Amino acid sequence: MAYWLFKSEPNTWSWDQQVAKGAAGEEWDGIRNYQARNFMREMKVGDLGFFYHSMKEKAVVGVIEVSAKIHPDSTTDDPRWECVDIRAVGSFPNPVTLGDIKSDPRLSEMVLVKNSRLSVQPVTDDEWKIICEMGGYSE
DNA sequence: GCCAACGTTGGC
DNA sequence: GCCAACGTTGGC
Repeated sequence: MAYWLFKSEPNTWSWDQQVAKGAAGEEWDGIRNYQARNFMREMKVGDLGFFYHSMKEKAVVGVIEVSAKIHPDSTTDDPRWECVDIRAVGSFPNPVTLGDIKSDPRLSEMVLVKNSRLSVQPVTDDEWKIICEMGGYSE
């Protein structure tokens, strides 16, 4: 089981919208970055990921599950761009902010800290556990 | 194939 | 709103 982090600007696609989609899930489309796409190619159905709000909020707000493996991005005809589907699994009782993450030395190696611009990124088992704890979230 | 210019992202 | 960092594009 691998863990991931999906970043979204709430103005474009928010956690509330994701939750409203329910078990049906939604395409994580619009990714136009090779690194991010390559990570999505590695994802398997059932993998879990954090849902992170960038810009104003800057916090991990919930957990999603990969509900469909990589497939063509329906928002473009360009065959280079593919995406997975994800569905909301649960909300964080206490969203974990970027400040929280930065102030914990155990999380200083997170991709979120090192390369804040990457919109889809891997999360290690340890990072996953720590952030779930901080958010008061139990699987 | 290199690198300057440009556009976009996202933290502050 | 500003600006740094990064990725991509395109001219040479």
